[in-house]
Amino acid sequence: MPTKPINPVLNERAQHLLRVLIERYIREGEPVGSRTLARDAGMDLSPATIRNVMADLEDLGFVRAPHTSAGRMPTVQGYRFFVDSLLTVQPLDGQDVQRLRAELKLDLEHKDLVDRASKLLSGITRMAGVVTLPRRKQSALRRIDFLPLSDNRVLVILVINEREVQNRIIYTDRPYTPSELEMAANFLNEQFSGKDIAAVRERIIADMHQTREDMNRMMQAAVDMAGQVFQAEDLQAREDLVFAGQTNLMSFRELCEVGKLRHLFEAFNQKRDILLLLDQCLNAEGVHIFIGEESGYNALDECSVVTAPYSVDGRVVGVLGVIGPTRMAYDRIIPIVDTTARLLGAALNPRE
Amino acid sequence: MPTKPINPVLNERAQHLLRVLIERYIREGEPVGSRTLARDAGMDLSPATIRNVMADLEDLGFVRAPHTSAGRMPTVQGYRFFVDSLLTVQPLDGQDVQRLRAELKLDLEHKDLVDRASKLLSGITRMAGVVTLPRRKQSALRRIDFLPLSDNRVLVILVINEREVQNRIIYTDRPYTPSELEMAANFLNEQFSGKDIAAVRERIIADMHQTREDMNRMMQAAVDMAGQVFQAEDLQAREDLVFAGQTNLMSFRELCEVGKLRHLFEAFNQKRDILLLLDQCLNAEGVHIFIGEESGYNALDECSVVTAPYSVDGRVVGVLGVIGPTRMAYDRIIPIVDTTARLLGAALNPRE
DNA sequence: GTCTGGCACTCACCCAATTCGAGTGCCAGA
DNA sequence: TCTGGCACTCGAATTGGGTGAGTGCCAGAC
Repeated sequence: MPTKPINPVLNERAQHLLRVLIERYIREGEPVGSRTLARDAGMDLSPATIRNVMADLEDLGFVRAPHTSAGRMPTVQGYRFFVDSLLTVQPLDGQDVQRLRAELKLDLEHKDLVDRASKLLSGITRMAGVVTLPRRKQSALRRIDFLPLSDNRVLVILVINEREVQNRIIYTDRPYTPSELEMAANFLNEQFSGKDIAAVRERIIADMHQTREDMNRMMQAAVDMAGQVFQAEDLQAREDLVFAGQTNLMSFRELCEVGKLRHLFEAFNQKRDILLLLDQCLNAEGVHIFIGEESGYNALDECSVVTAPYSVDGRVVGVLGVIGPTRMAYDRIIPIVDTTARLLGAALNPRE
Repeated sequence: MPTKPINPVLNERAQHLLRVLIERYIREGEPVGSRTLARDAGMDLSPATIRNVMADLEDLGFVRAPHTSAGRMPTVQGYRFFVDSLLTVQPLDGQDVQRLRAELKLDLEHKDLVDRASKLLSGITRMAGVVTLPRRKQSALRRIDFLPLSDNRVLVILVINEREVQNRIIYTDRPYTPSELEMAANFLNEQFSGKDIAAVRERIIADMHQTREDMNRMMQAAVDMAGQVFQAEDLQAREDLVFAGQTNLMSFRELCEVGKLRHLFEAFNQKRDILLLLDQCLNAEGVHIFIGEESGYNALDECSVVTAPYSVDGRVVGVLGVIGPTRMAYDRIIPIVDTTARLLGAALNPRE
């Protein structure tokens, strides 16, 4: 192992200076000048020397000066390099770990856990937290029930997997008696209980189009009703996000312009873009970070998103993350996101 | 009917001027000076005269000048008087009515209708819309079902009224077989189906404390399980709000200071205060308006809230409204809120 | 070649002075 | 009771000087 892998264009000294600069900028939020940096860096260099290095870093696109006579601040590429090569993450604060453990202990409702995780992320980081709902590993139909309402309407209750109950109302062409409905339900339960939803759906649709000689009237009715139920797309794992602490973002000076805020909050409301972004991290190993425009969504131009997938039973089922200004304390945020993902996964772990 | 009721302290002319002033201020958003008002009022009065009247209106607290040499703008009391006595509401725009009718037609899911109503309110008014979920008139237990899970856990499915399905998981002291659970469910259904939830709850709790000589084991188990289910408070009509278009509020110059916005959005997130506010209108007849500080919540100091209760079957079940800056076009907003409330009520009307 | 001190220059920011204009209050007279 | 006139007020915009932080560049030292 002769030489350690260093970005060829950046020597040790430049890297160190970049690192000190970014750390200071993240702390103070103001462009860092050569004199300050000379003092901070602890390298016994004069400001003039620092200026030369800065000029190089600027040429390489790692820092920029907001105007002629201001200090330098990191660019997106600067942050990127910092995060990839220079960062040493802080160990997670003990109190925070305790808090996470305490609130993310095994609990019953998935939705509730996700809510909490999201609130914890935002609470601990003082930024916005976001968590995707866990997708089901597989959706086995556990049971189907029919309940007659008035006016040829029937309430259908589906139990999927262990915990999830869905219900919908369908219209029938004639009124059915409770016992007819019970028979239909029994028929369907016998046929499909334990099967995967997608498979059930296919079967049902096939059955509906098939010749029906071999079915009696009850079976036909059952299949028709099931057809109505399973046509709806939202039976498929409908994806969704839970946010928390969006308002925290209003405190950051770099975001507090109304126009930007508006964009950002509209993105939160629509959810779609954020969801797509998080989905990109489903297959990533561990923490993934989008800095500024890297996300590809204008609304997030001034923001960074730190994400981590979470898994149940070794299978990734969702992603969580933190959204904050580009200038965030990555060294503190990363382990928070990482740990939260781990603990959420553990809490969701099925003991069923 | 000799004299029409006029606020004694304000003569016809002053009223007219106040009205013109407020109308203009609402349109333009800037303090109105005497010269402008003289031109606008169409009364052939000189600015000097107007000034005298303005001085009176200021003494009475209806208008105020932000500084010595600025025009006048309405105070909360000014708006109040305007809304109560001077306002002539606009007929609702035809397109808007159509849109409301089209989207609020009879539909199945309450939640869905409420979502739509909220989006419509915000979409048409370009402000924030809010709708409380309809409370159930009464909560009749329609059916209860038990489904065994692993580890002594049982999934309980409750059907309440016609459309609503709730589910929760309870822990039992020993595993039950499906048939045991079925018997327990049958027992409970026989006893309680059709009864009001609150009544059921009372009965169950009474049964649990009572001597159990006359119950067999199955009945005891059933009552115990039901006890667990009905203890949860959220079986009671849990109240909730649906917002839409909050981000619209970011466009208004009077709200676009970050601190205020933050307060406002935090209030939206907590929901509680807004809910309490809307609840005050449950018993009000028709449209009710809170102007500025009248709401009693700091977060809403710069906002007005226009609300209307909506009813199903002649019974008020919820409230909806629009939240916007104090300086809003009340004449346009009021009929929108009013009509939306009526149409939402109609759409929710049970045909069951 | 690398580092450093020196120097001229730039630019944001602050402060004070100035002007401008819209609007007011008050008063005397119709 | 209304009006025109007049002095006055105040915010907003403009200008200009001063300050300080910081830069780029260059020539000389190591």
